[in-house]
Amino acid sequence: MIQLIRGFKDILPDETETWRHIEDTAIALFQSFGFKEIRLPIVEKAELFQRSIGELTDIVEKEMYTFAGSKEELITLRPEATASVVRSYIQQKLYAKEPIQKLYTIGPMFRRERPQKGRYRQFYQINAEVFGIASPYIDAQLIFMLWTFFERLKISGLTVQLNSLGCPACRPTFKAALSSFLASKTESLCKDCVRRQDKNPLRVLDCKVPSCQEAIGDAPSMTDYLCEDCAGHFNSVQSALKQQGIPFELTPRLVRGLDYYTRTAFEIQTNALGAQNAIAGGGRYDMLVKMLDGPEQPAIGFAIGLDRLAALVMQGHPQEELAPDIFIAALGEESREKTFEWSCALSVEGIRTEIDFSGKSLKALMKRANRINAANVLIVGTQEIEDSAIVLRNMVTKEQVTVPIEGMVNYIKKYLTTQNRVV
RNA sequence: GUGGGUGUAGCUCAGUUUGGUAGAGCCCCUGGUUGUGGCCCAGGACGUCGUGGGUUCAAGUCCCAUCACUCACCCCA
Repeated sequence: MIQLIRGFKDILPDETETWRHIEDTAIALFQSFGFKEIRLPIVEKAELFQRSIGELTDIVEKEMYTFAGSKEELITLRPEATASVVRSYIQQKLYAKEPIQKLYTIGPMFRRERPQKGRYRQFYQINAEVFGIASPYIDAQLIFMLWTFFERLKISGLTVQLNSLGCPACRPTFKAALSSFLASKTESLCKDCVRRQDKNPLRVLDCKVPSCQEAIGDAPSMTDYLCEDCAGHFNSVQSALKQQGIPFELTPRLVRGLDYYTRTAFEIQTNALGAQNAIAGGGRYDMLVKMLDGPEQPAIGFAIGLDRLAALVMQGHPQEELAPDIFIAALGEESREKTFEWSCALSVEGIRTEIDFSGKSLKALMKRANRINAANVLIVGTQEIEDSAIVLRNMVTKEQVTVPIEGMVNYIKKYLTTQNRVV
C-alpha cells in the first residue's frame, strides 16, 4: 500500500465543510475591510525566501523544501506567503497603480519540521497583507479584523499578545544591551540559549525553560529601548485597540521567527491545542519591500493557521452532515430506468438526491437510506409505475404519502419546504 | 535533528509477563418480515498481528533493524 508522505495529511469529507466555512467567513469579512484576493504560485526561487525570511532563521537553515528547478536555479516550496506577496507587489508594480494594496491569499505552505499535534509539513494559511499604510491605525484595524473573525467563528479562550520590535534606529541598541546582559548570565542559561546568545539573542527571551525564564527575569525589554517614533507608534496601536475594546497583553518576550519584522508584532494564542498554541501571528515589515528591490513602502500582515483553526472549530461542534433530502429506492429494472431520470431532475432543482442502482432488496435500500440519514425516501416499484403514483416516506415521522408521477418534482420541492429543507 | 509512548479486523481494543494453529464489542452483509430503516434474534464476511530479517521443532509473543502514527523539545501558523 502506498501511504502519504510523513507530516502530510488528507482532509476528508467530514472536515471539508468546516474548512470551507472558515474560508467563506474570512473572505466575506476581509472583503468588508477592503481586501482583494491574490493567487500566487506555491514555488518560488529559493533566493526569495533566503533574502526575506533571513539566512539565520530556522526556516531557511533547515526547514525548506528546496530542489533544483534547472541546472542553475534552486526553487523552494514556499514556507510562508508574505515573501511571495511582496515579490508580486514589486514585480507586477501594483504600487504604481495604487500604492495602498490590501491583499489576502489562501493556500498551503511547506516546512520540513518534525510533525506533531497542530503542525504538519504541508499546512494551510490565510494571509492578509496591507501595503502602503504607515499609520498605527492599520495595525490596530488588522488585529480588530482578526479578533472579529474569531468571534464570528465562535472561538473562545483566545488571547492577543502584543509587542514592538523596534526599527533599525533602535533595535541595534537594544540588541547590544541584551547581549551584554546575557553574557553575564551564561552559566544559568540552557544549552540552546547559550547557542542563541550569539546567533539570535532575541530568541532567548522566548525560551520556555524555567531556569532561563528566571535568569532573564530582569533582562532589558525592547519596549524600554524604543526610539521616539517607534514608541509613539506602539502607544497609538494600543490606544486604538482599547478604543475598539480588544483585550490584549503586552508580551515583551514575543519575538517573531522571521527577520523582516519591525515595530508591531502580535500573535493570537489558544489554550485548547496543547503546545502549538499560536493560531494567528503577524506584524509590521516596513523594510521588506525595499529589501527586495521594491520602492520604500511600509507594510503589515498576518497569517492564520487553518489546520489549527479547523481543529478548534471542530472541538466546539463537529461538522454537520450533508444528508440527502431524497433517497430513491427503485425496485426492478423498469423502475430504475424511470427513477434515474427523476433523480437527475431533482438534483438539477437543487434537491440533494441519492439513488441506489444496486438492485438490492427494499429492506437493504431502506437500511442504507437510514444510514446516510436521508430525510425522505421515494419508493418506486412496478405497482407504482402502473398506478402512475409513487410513495414518499418521511423517515422521521414514518408518514407516507402517495404522489402522482405527473408534477412530482414540484410536489417534492413544496414538500421539502414544509420540512424546512432549504431548496 | 533529539527524547517518550503506540502499531493486532473498517473502528475501539484484549491477547505479549510464562512462545504451542488469532479474539471481543461496534460496523458491514444475509435471513427472521414476497415491497419498508432504527430495536431484537439467528447466521455470515473481514487479519500477510506495521514491514524485513534472526533465534526456535514452533513467534502476535523473544532479539535486531526499519517504517508509520503520536506527544514533547527546537521552532512556528
